Amino acid sequence: MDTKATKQRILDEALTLFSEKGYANVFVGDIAQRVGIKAPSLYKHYKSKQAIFDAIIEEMNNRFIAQAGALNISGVDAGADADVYKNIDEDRLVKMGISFFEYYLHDDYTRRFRKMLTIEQFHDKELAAVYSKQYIDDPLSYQGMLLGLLVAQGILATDDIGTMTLHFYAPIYLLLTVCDREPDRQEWAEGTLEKHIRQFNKIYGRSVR
Amino acid sequence: MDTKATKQRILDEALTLFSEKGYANVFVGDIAQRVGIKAPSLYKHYKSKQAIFDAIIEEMNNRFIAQAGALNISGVDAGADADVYKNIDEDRLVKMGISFFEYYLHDDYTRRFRKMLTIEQFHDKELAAVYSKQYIDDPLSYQGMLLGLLVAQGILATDDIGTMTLHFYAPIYLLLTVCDREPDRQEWAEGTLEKHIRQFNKIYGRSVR
DNA sequence: GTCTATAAGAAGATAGAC
DNA sequence: GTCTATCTTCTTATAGAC
Repeated sequence: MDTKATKQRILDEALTLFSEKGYANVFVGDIAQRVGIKAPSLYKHYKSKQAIFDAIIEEMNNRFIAQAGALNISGVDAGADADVYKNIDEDRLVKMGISFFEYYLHDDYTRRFRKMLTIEQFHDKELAAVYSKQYIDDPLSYQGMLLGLLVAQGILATDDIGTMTLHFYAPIYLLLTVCDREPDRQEWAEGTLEKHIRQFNKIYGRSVR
Repeated sequence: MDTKATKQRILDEALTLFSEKGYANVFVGDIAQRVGIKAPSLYKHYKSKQAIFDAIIEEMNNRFIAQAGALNISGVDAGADADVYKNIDEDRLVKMGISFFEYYLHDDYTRRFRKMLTIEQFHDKELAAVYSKQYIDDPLSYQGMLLGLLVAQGILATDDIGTMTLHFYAPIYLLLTVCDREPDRQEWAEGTLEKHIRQFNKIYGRSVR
């Protein structure tokens, strides 16, 4: 097995363990065992347990940047994306909400990273900031941009896009945290989600003030 | 210092530490130091570190039960509370949402316990269930009952009280988690909360289907 | 790069004096 | 009930052979 693959597998297995038990409850030996090597060998790839954690954070940061690029949130040039959403209608909005939820729920790397951050968010301010950016502020900002386009097209109506976006995203966020904690409730969450989005459409599909 | 007071102080200091660092990162010596005794003395009060954690969970359970009693969710007899909310109006609903938020945010014991559970929620199914019950299902159930009364009085209108309640509570929940993580954003959260509830009133104060 | 052996230090918990 | 001293075990990390 070549170096690069082992180095990546260490990150992968460490993330799995960190996301289930938290950093302090995972021992270097546990990670090594899952990779199929002994603990001391692991130190040829990373100089410490903390370095493994830091590498995970850095890798996720790179993925976030790549993802943002793919979603075209590259700049302040939100208007440039207008064409993409020109033909959106209510059914598409429902699909958008559901697919956003499903992606966040089922993408394994994303899910494990989110659970790890949930456990470690109070450890220091930097991790707290990463959590809020990824799971609160960026989703609100991005979805606010999309919903804003629907308002501009007269599909939705409101005089406060920020609050409307909160009404759209907060239930999604709540249901996501439930599924992370209790996977058995996924079916319940999906049903609840769909009812939420349909009611959201009903509400904001009419003129509000 | 008498036994009872010391025993209680151990729980209190342990909860503070667990809520900041998580169970695994808190050492018995840390707890003892804050109580003002040495680690071995602590074992006269609790037989292990785990026993301290369990005692915290049990104490909070008792508080929850007492609180539920105070809030009159004792039985299925929701209608009996109708009189209390007979004169509720929109302004009172706003106040209710804000005061609910402020209570959950500022009550020190509640806040520390919630943060501890946030860190430990993935440790086992029992803790996951406690979290979901306390911060998801019970609030939705209780607030659903209250909002249902407002619907019955014609103050609010909807054909899906469950989803309406989710629209009311999910933003409160999201803002609460932000404040737990980043206390500096409390002012932002309070402003966002008020805008949320006022818009909620505007939306559901009209007939929705 | 992987191994075995081992150092170095924590951390939970107990023994027994006061 | 509190202390000091100590035990035991676990965990990170290094040394050095292959």
